[in-house]
Amino acid sequence: MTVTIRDVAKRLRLSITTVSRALDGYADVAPRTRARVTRTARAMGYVPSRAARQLRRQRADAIGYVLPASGPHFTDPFFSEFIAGLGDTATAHNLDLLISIAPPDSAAEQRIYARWVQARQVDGIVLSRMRLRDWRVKYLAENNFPFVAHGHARMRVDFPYIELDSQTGFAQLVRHLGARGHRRIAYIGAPAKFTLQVERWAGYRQGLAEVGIKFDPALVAEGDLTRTGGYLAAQRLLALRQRPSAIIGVNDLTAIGAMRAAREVGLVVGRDLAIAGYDGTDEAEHTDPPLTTLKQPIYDTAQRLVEMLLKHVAGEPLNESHIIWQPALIIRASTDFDFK
Amino acid sequence: MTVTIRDVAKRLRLSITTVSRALDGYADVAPRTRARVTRTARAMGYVPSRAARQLRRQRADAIGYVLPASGPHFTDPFFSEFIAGLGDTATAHNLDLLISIAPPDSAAEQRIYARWVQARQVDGIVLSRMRLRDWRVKYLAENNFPFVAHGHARMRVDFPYIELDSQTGFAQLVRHLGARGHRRIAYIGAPAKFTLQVERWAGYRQGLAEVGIKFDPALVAEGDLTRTGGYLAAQRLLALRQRPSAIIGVNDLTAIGAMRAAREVGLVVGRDLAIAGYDGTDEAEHTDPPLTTLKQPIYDTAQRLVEMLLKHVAGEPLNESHIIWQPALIIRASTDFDFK
DNA sequence: CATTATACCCAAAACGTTTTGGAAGTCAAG
DNA sequence: CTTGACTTCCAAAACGTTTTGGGTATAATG
Repeated sequence: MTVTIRDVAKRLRLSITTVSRALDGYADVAPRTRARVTRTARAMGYVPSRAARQLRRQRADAIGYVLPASGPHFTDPFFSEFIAGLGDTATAHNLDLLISIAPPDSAAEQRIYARWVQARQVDGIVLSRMRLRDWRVKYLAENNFPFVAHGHARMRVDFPYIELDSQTGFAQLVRHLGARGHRRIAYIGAPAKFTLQVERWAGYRQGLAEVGIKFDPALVAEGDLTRTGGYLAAQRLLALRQRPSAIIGVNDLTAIGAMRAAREVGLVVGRDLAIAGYDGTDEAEHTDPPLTTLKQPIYDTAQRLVEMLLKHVAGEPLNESHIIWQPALIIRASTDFDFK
Repeated sequence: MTVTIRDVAKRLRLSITTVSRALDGYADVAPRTRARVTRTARAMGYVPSRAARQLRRQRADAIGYVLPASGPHFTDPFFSEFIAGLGDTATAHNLDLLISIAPPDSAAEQRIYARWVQARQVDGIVLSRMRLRDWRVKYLAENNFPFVAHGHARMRVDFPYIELDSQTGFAQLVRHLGARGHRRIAYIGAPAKFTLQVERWAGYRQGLAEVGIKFDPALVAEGDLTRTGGYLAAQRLLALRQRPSAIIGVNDLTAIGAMRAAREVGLVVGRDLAIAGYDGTDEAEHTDPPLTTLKQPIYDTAQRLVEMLLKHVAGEPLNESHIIWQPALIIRASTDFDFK
């Protein structure tokens, strides 16, 4: 059926060894022979069996990524772009990308990681949406399994990651809003177990302090990083007797949900109310009005993470194992006006 | 390092065979023994090597899906949801999901499929965004490789698919617009090589005929299924001396881009201009105004496709191999008004 | 008691590679 | 003509499973 290395060897009256070594570019095969081998191998449509190679080489030539699903209708564009970056880079390095889906901290999530690690199904794993105390970090580190992460955890374990300095970003955003005359700046966050929440929250507080606004706990709500979460949280905030004049969403989706809530109570975003998000997804560019956001280089992050992971797997030293990038504040019409 | 079946056998003073058969549930192993085996296997953290199993069993326990990328910033929420459906269902059946990215009809795309097929790396493949004459269908059919598709191709080859009757859907949408008083209904399509374009276009034409509107070629533009594509196409349409009063986008993203173009020329969508899309993504629910769309069950489609694929791989007959579903017209504020 | 079932278990082959450790041939130097 | 150094090739082992085709008790049957 499918053509194996044995078929190629037989056809050429060469040993399997020689065919294998010819194709793998070893020096101890005559140039003429190598040419013959590569030619007929190609002609016969020979592709080495991945399973056999994996078994022998003891590596999978694959990396894994578990999507943090929040239900069937998860559609955070962040992850589309992140996966695109992972996929492109993996393909460029002739690796497979294995994808699974599981809600954070679920039993399903544990099963997936256990399977990948124990069955040696992937060579390394990319983590995202880190949690402060992240069982994955513990588990992978204990099993000595290579991984890299988007963001970091608050744990003893050291591991390679790329982090976006969202604290500084959010502080900058608050200063921008303060400069435009806002004094009642609300914040819609995420569950506190996520690192991103802690950092962005700190940025929010830092920004308030910098512009001299007293923190008001009434102006804080919690979402779940989805549009609907942002929508519901914003409804609460906008129902206050003293409602905020600006709302910061922990991510773009949250902000987009908030925009909808604002419209429904008759507020015009970009005039009566300022709204801003975080991520810099395409969607934020096409809202009405376009959304002010902190843009992070999602695709590049994913790409770089894969490259770090590969080095890590190969045991090469990373010259930079803790990369920190700055998100870019992109001011659009949703906040680009003076309040009062 | 990692524990193999040999370790388990040694510990139990049993043969490898018996351990294997005990774990696989064969009848010829004593209940007591089976219990012992499963217990210690679990205790030792034994997980069979995927590669070894694949090699011996001659199957991969994995399915593949190639994402049609249109550049680094592809973020069609359609695919997020589709992947979620594929991933969940694959995981539920203890399968891996392999994902790669490649632009349609590119050399990269060919390489990926060739690799998966020749290296027996996946047991089956899910196709989406079908083209009228689709080389993938030809290639996979010729190689006798199991696959299923979202949508169909215009080819001799018969294969299992799930199709959404978007023609009827779009005709229904045009009738809705006609009933609201629109006579100049524009259409922003996709490249003609895609099946979805041909069908939705046919639906558009059918709808025009049904409400007695003469087709006007000036009211047709071509996008590329992205927000930006829709934006640019809509700019052209809105610059016409006799501009349309309604615009139908071939998908939600196209429509969302068109909404932005409309805003930029000072038109209020849902009053001066009607806009509608197709897909029923979450994003369409949160636009301003909320977008009328034809909702297709993306997640369920993906799930069902995987199940069809598995049956196909197993050689079982599909009782239904050509499934046709109807999209649901969801009327929202973007078209829910009478024109003039 | 001899024979036949039945219940459990196992040795060895096979899957398709890569890698180890030579072997044979050729050539140049002494 | 030997010797040593290259060059080019290869047989066999190994990776960790699953599966084939028995084998050996023990129990049931005549």
